[in-house]
Amino acid sequence: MAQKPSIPKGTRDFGQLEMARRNYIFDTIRSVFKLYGFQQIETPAMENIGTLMGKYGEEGDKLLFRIQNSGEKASLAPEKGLRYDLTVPFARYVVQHREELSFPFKRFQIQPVWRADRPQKGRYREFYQCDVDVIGSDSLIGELELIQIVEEVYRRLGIRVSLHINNRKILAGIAEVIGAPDKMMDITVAIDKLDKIGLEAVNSELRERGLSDDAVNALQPILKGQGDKVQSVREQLAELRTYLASSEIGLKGVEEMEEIFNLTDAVGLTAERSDSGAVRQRSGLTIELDLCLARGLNYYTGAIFEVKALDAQIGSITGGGRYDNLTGIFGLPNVSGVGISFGADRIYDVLTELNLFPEALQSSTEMLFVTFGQSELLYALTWAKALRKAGIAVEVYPEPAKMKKQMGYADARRIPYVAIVGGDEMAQSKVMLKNMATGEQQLIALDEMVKCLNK
RNA sequence: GUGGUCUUAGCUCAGUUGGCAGAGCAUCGGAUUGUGGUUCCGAGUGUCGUGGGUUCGAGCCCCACAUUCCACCCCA
Repeated sequence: MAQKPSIPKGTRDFGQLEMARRNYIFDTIRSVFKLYGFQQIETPAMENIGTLMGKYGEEGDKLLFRIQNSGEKASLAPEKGLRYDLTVPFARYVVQHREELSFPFKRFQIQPVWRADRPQKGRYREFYQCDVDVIGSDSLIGELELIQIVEEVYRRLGIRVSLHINNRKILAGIAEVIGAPDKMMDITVAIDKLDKIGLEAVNSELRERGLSDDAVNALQPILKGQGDKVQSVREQLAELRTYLASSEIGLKGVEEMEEIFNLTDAVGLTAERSDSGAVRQRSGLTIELDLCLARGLNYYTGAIFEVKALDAQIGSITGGGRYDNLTGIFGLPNVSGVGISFGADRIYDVLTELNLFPEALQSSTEMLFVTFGQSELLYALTWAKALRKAGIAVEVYPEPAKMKKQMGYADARRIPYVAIVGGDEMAQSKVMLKNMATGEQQLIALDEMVKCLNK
């Protein structure tokens, strides 16, 4: 009995058009990464399970795909798993290869990752991430370059975005100031939902998560300030400095943010609140200090980033941050890094929704040979060889089928030129070159054709 | 992991109270044995997601599973 073919939940096939479009995204991102001196690496799809476990919090462990060795009893704990992101394998890589690397090490990595999540739109079990990280330097130039990369990538792709930026040290400071230093995670998870569920719901969630009424009250200035977006970033930071006066770590966070904004100012990426349209027109990027931005991953310690498309509702399309000690768990302490990850699959969905893919992506073949018989076919093959040697992508229709059929193929593939080969043309050592867009055709010799198609 | 939703031709989808399985597009053939994208004529295709159940009879009702999408949770 023939079984109906299918693929696992949350995975996808990519057809010819999709791959042309996906490669457009990957190529754009890759070329920007290279422009900033990042170098590409790859790591295996699977890691030892111990490398992955405990790196992504409780929730993350549940979402890990585990690999059952063949012949292994189902009751045994699996010893390998599919990678969940590219950052942890990168940390492993850095520790393992530290003697071969010179720091700061700037690498990028474009590979699929797997999560046993429940799929929905823009959310898959297998998806690609495009990571850039610089590791082995505390300098906030790292943060700056990542912001510049974000601006450049999305400008090239034509997507208007806002970059939300926050700092884990500020969040820790806030937790300290309101007298709940051990509740930072609970606070961030709750206030992350402010936009979505509103002030009241956030406050009640904070109480459910064990915050005292005093603590919730003390938090209100932060939440209210986030609600009415009228301040400039500088005003926001000045207020935070006062609010966090008693928290050393909080003030450190404010200082970092000020430095980052000084740097973005210096390179012409002015930071403003998103409601001021002025910045957008100049750089295409709005940078917003968003105190509600939490980001799930536990390992961030400084700046955290998230990028959202302004004209599409699909959630975050890029995210990342600074991690001071990611390599510590693999035995290499005190190495600081900062990185971000572009979500290629979501960028694809945004470009589709906004109709921003370039038209010309689909056709790669420049010319098709159309023939009337076996000897014409062989004649076309010798021409094809010569044209390919000259760097021109050509195809020969593999059988002397009906004109209509062969021309229809050229049409469906959007091949711009067709060369018709019949007895008359062969007798003159020429072919009939037809421009499919205009319908014009001319009898032409090989060397002329090379010039014509190479122009 | 919790609750809900979708699945019918290659694609997008109709399908009435349970009574012979439908359209458009695409494909293929012809009008045109050397000229495509536009025209005209003709043709084909279905284990109705999978497996059970109820019924004289199920695309339609019931159960299980898979899948899609959605809300939680979390996240690219």
